[in-house]
Amino acid sequence: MAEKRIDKATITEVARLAGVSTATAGRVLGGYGYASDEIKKKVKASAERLGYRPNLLARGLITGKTKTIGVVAGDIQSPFYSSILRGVADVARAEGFGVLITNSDELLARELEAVQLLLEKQVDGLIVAPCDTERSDHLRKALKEGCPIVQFDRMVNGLRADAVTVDNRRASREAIASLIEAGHRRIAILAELERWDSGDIASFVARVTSRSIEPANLFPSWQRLFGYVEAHLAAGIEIDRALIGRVGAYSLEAARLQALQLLRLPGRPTALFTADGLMTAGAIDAITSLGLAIPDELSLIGFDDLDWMSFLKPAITAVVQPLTAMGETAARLMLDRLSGSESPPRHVTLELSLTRRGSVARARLS
Amino acid sequence: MAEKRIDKATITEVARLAGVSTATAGRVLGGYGYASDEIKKKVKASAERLGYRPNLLARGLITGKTKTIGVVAGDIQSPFYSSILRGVADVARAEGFGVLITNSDELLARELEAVQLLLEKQVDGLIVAPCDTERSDHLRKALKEGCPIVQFDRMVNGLRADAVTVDNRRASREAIASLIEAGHRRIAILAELERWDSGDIASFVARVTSRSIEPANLFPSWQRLFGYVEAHLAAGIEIDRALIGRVGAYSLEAARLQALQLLRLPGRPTALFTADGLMTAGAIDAITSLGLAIPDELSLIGFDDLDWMSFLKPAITAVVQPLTAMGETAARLMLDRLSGSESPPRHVTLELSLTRRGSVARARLS
DNA sequence: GCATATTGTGCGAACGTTCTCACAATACAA
DNA sequence: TTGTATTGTGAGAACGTTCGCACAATATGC
Repeated sequence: MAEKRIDKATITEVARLAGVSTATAGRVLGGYGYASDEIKKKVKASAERLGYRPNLLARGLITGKTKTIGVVAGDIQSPFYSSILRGVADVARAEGFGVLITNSDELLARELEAVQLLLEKQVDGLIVAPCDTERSDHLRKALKEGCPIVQFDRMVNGLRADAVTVDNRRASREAIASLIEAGHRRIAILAELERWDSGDIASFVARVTSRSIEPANLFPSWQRLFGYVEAHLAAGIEIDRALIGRVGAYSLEAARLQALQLLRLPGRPTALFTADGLMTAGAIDAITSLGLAIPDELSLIGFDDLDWMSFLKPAITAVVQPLTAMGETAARLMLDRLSGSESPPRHVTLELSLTRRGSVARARLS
Repeated sequence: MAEKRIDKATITEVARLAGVSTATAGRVLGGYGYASDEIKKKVKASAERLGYRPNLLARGLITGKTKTIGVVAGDIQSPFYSSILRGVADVARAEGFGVLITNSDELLARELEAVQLLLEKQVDGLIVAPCDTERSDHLRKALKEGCPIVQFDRMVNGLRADAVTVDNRRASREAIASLIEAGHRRIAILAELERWDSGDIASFVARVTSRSIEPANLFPSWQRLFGYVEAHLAAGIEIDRALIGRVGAYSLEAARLQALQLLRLPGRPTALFTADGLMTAGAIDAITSLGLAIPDELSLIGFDDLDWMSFLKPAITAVVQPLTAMGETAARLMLDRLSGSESPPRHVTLELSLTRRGSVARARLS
């Protein structure tokens, strides 16, 4: 015959039932002070009987710690963010933390709003994929208010906060190098390449060439283009700007159209490097509709490894990002901060690996 | 010259600076009572100057409302849950609610733990994909404590709580019917079909045939099998149990193996119905490795529409689930409850649509 | 003119915890 | 014995809000 308490029991009621003070009951229930075994038993029994459930709000109010981490992702619906989120959630759960999520859709205004909500909810820390690597007053302010931040995927310029990223530039350089080694000379790249304030593609290429650009605060797709350029430079291959497909938006359709344009070029590229999963999808769509054979007529390497890439025929050679590991790392960095670490900002760069499947062939002699 | 307050300002400090009582400051900042325009202006200015940020913990403690919804998903990493989550998050955000997420991995113990955490964090409501449609004391208890619940994807037997599901049975029946209409007689089904306590596939089929089973509380894959059986019944086609591929686990590899087995059957089926996205992926993998041509040698309809299905060659005919809509609906049901609705439990069933692409052909005359 | 709303303000008590003390009782060392 | 830890307990004040109330001033109804 279970009690049918419709209201929740508080520590005070448990204490009364057990015949001790609220302070004592609090100590045993919260596990933070002395209590004799006898009293412990009595309090626990009372708590059990009343169906006591601690109120973490009240605890948080007084301790100043909510054991909650706020996450600002771009779009949890995407495999990219959802995998990262999973990593964060796993580590958080193991440590008894909750995870509060928000989507920015890569819009600064949304990010602002999200950060504000999370801060008002008194999260202990913020894990953010910042959507602007320059304008970040809100993040600095959060930091100043004592709320630690861990960035992932990209890094705000000069923000003194931990970060987890991936070695985009190097992975891209190596992927391109492997295509070059396979004899390809006309290699196209299909990439998002939104938001770069300092000019057009030509000037970006020029600045990479003259080594007058710092890649750390670039958005991933730009870093991947950076590696693309470097690989060409290293091999002494001149860059044909027509082969750089700047999608300029993050949608399947835009990617498809840009891919179509690249593949219809007079001197069609013999290889294509797609700088992210969505770009790969758009490219495949275009390639299919054009009836091009992979890898005979076109070699393909994609950034991001999505499930379907391994059972497509042929399977697609891809750069795989350790997404859940990225989330786990971010969460660990955060938990480390929360347990008091005062070390200077740490930047973890995860390595990427190229999974060779069947979408790359040697270029035919021209 | 921004203030460099390292501590957070409270309503008390704002009140002091503005020269009013905390009650008055609270009223203007919280927007819940009278205040003259003059005072409003003064308080807002002070708040601005001190960088005041409301503490939602304190507010929640006193109002008993945290404006936070807890979500228990199976695995946010999967496209299924992440899309639903996105829908929930969107609606929640629009109404100023936060979303606290947890993963159950479809394990009851995990779900228990998750629900407990969320309840302790005092969420206003719980949106859950229950992993057991029978054992649900934790959910009933939550309900009794006044925490509303919205279930999605499946429904606990006899739980007086709102629910959003999808018309699995009908969509499946119609998909199968369309295959039958295309002349197929040997149609295989590849489905998860875990957890059903009441016997094996044969007895399930028998009970569907004798109409002695209530589909409402079945897990989706069983409901889809239900529709499969019904469609056969309606067309007067006898069911060959060998064509029912029970994967029994939720993994790509298990699906692939079971698909392989189905497709190697002596009298190979001429059509395959995969009961969910992962099953479809496993099937495609198997079909590819067997070198079977779709749709000429095998017609295929899959439940769930994943991005890659539209650019595979041929594109795959699929039953599309309105996932974000499901999340949005769940959130709306919840918000409705939270704004006081006392109506009896509502059950929203979303309709599914079959997107016909290129993976179905007429069966060749046998 | 008076009764009654409506608007505006402040005091102090909640909310359910943990924290800081004060104080006992016991243990152990010198 | 005395002193000093260590262990155990309770009273009461925090934490940062909102809420109930008291009260004043002004507006509205007739």
